[in-house]
Amino acid sequence: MSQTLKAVRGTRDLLPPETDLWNRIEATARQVFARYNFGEIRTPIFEDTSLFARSVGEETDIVSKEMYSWEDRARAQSEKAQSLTLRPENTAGVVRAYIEHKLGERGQLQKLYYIGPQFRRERPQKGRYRQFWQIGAEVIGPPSSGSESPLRDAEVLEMLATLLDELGITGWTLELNSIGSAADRAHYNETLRAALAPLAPKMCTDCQRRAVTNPLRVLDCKVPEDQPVIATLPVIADSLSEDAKAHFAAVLAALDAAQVPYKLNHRLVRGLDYYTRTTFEFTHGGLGAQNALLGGGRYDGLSEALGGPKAPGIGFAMGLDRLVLTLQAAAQSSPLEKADAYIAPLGENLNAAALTLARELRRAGLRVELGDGSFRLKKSFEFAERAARRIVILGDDELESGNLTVKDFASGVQTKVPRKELVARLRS
RNA sequence: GCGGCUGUAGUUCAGCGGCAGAACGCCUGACUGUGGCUCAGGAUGUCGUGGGUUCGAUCCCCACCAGCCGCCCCA
Repeated sequence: MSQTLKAVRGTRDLLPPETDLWNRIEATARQVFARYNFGEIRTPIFEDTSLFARSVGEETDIVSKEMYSWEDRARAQSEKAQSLTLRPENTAGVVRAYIEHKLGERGQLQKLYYIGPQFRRERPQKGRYRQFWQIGAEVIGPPSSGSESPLRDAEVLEMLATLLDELGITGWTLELNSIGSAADRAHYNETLRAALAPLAPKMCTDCQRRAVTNPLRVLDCKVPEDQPVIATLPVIADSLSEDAKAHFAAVLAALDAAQVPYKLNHRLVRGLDYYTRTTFEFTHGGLGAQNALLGGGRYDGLSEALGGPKAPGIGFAMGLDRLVLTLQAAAQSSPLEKADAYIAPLGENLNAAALTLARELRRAGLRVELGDGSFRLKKSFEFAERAARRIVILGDDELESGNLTVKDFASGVQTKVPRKELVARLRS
């Protein structure tokens, strides 16, 4: 056992039939995104390390301790090795591409979606892996394209509600908040810190630490004893500028009009530094501690932080692994999809003829499993029954007469079918 | 990164300081051109890895690895 290789910790193989579910989810997402006029973007799986440091934030957990980084080989002796990193999220890469390809110069709002693996070196747990998949989308553009409009926020949220519904995920909750502009947030941070100073000693040890290092995190505390204290803390809504307040109010009004249900959560603060104004999460019970199905928000200053033009945007990332978990819990295991036919050659001398027959049927669009002439008929039946809806027997008699023996497993009915009629029969 | 629980057949799990077990699944045959049901037979394996204690360890102890749950954080 010590010699055999295994998938490294936090990574895993996805096998059929589970991959059918993954494909179904991805296909549904692509369909929905297309209706909202999004196009697909594929960015590299690794980027310059500084991209993530500058966007996600040097002090965040992701950047400070969860990235897979390495020094690339120097290209020339005079050059320093470049630090590269497997992407821990995809928004930074999309915005980098937006800047690099001057997508803002196209005038139109850029609406881009992506589906792909991301990498974070966290402790694996249910719904949390070191290589995990995200489906995400970004709406970004110069202010003149309308990228700052609250309508964009509402449209994205409405799209997500639609997508979850179409995926068949029920019982989700949309939690919403506005954390204001970068200046609003800095201001609130100080307000919180001041308010916490006298209270923190009475709180849990985690909160005592957070009160100093990251006051916003205190709001996330789940210790029951701390809740009364937290309830007395100033709310971020009161620290918002008039601008941010009006923007948020407009988002809510649009959601109300579109009848997208949401829950305001003044305590929803997100961990990535680039978020501004609208932040949101769709949560779902039954995911254990990892109850966030997806999260996102606005990032009005991200492009500029990366040296690009002013390009406000809003986006989200959904955890594909978590969607799969949720759907599997709800639907039990879906029955394996069976092939249309299993071809059973009777004798190895009929293998070649069987391959030819299979080729014909497959070219006609049928899903066909091909047996082997060395199997005894009984064994062929056993295999066929598991793999397909019908068995097509190809023996010397059948080859000679041109009439194939077809047995339907559901009905148990067995008939002779002329080769010319076989495709039509198997389609029914 | 921290804490708790777990690791035995393909799978789900019993078990015990002294020859490794069940169920399901798998394979073979009864049935040399007919599956499901039945019956008869068969194979499951370095008991996660490495070390220690012991006459003897799958069992007790330690370390490591992996999984699950929680914390942190996040999708």
